[in-house]
Amino acid sequence: MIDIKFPDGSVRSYEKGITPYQIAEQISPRLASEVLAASFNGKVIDLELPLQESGELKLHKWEDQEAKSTFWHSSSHLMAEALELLYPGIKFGIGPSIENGFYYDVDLGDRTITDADLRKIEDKMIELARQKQHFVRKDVSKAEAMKTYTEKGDEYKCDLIKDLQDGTITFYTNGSFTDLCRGPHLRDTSVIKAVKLTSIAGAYWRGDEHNKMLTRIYGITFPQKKMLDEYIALMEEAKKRDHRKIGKELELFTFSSRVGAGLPLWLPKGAALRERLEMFLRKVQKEYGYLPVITPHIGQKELYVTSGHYAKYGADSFRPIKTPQEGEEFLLKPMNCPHHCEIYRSKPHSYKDLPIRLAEFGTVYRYEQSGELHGLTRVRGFTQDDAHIYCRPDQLKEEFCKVIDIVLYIFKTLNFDEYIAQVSLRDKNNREKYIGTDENWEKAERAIIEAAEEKGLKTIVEYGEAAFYGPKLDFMVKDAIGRRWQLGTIQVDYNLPERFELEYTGADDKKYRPVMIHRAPFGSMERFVAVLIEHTGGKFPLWLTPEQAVVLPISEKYNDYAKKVCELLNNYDIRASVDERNETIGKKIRENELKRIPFLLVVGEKEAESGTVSVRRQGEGDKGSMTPEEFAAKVNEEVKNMIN
RNA sequence: GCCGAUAUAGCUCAGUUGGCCAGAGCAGCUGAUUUGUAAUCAGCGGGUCGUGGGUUCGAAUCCCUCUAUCGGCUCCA
Repeated sequence: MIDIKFPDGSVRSYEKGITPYQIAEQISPRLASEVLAASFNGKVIDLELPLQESGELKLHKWEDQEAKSTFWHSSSHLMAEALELLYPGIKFGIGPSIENGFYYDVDLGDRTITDADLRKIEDKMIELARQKQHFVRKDVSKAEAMKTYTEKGDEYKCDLIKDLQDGTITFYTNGSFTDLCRGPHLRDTSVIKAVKLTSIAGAYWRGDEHNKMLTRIYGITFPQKKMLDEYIALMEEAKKRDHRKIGKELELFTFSSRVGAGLPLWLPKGAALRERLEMFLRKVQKEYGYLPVITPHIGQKELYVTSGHYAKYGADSFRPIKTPQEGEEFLLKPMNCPHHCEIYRSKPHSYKDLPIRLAEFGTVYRYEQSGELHGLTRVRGFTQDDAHIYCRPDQLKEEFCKVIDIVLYIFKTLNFDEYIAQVSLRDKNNREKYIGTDENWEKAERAIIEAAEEKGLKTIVEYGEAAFYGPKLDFMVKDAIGRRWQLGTIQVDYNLPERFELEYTGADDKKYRPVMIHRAPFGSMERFVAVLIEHTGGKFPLWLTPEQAVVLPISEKYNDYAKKVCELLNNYDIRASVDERNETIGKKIRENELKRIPFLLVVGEKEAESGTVSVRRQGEGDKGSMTPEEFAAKVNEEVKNMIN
């Protein structure tokens, strides 16, 4: 007998060799019909794996992530089976579950598939799922596994097997399809009731661009048709929040192919929003002792050779700018740090002067790969809310913590509560990607980890994500459809101070090298605004929105009164305008509601006589009438409460 | 950069298998109306069908080039 402990703390005894599914059946037939996966001692296992020892068991229903990932992983095998039947002879890469669904990478040989084919594959998957195919696990030796796939002619699977440990290799078979797979899987395919293949894409084998590109088919499945419909509806809702769509609708920014790809044009309303964000951060930075500086948009090539950026990125950048002077070359500024280092060098520094915090909304240009451009989130010309802090080693942690405070303050003010703090360290197996000594790297990495700990940040650690000159603490936020973008970033750098031979004089009159912190709490104005748009759906906070109120005269007869009200509001620092068009009040309300104007002030005969406005709040309808002064006070009070 | 797809009026989209001067709604302009909380009515103007080439008696429609965009991959100082 073995003792099985359940999540509620209860313990029951079972025959040795009982499966999680049998346990579920004994608890209740309903549970057995709903259970999709099981965890034993924290590890997800097959429902039909006989349990040989006592331990903790958790049975997973759809609601659990473990169930979903098992469900989707099995779905990828089901898709692979359908693909193999429809396109005999294709070769398979990998087919994992992902955050929302699954994919499988396949080599179709000379064939191609298009979106039109997806329907056919979906139908085949449903047909196969209904056959209630059991997932059968089989242990195989490495030699046997290699033989199977060599005979099949699938070099990708052979490539995978090569790196596996003999004795740990398993095959799973469902229907006619057998796959090299660690598992676990569903009991059978019958629970897969709804299938949607979402897109086709190319993906390099093993994520390496030197390898062959395989065809990746993405899909998602559900145990109920209703869930798929809900998911599709949710995705459509999310797409309405796409910053590219809202940016166009609200006239915030645009692009022109004549100006060039990835070079955003900020329209008046977008510029107003961005400027307000800048003012907000400038104020915070002033309080934190930052000194605004301004540097040019180009710099001599030599500057970037010194910093090391030229060696690292020169080949993939905008070409140097030549001058009539033979041999003279300038580069469009791809980052601000070298310029700021030269500012530091412009005069000698005492240990008493540090830290020095140089801040600049610095516009930089990077030749991003054409396929990487994406709305405002990935562009070729953008403005970083950059600053470089030069400090003594003993000040490093405190300075780093203060930057974290700024980032968290900004996120809190703008209600970004779902962020991930990522500690981005170097990949120690790939040292040629980085400059500087191990000793300095270790110091820098330790500083970040300790500072994050001190501030109580919940972090995830990613190796290989560091900048070439130093490790980073990155703040990642999701967009409307779940893609992660890096916003705020804080980096510790011992290397550039060496390359630029930065110094300060210590109390002992000896020369020392400062440590440098690179930081950008927004990341870039472009990307931050993009994510802000998606988070708010264009309904920006009252303090930030380009237009806070529009006065709507009922008819042209009241335009003069409306203008008087507007002027009064402007005098109270409220961003208001009058919709003077000769349109019905219904139309003016509709259009200004769609423009996400927070307050609409309807004025007609009643209001003109009593000296009031009828207030309507975006999305909430009529709020009754008050004097313009009362309204102004209310708005200003609300704004004040938002940014403190 | 790579794989796949898309590009028709300012915006959102129709335009069957190549065949008369390329359509609609919204926006714009003109006029009527003077409006009470999410679209008043009428008339008018507006398109090198992304670009350049090709096939054809004939191309928005078929083929190629380039540009831009979309979904991924790779990259992200």
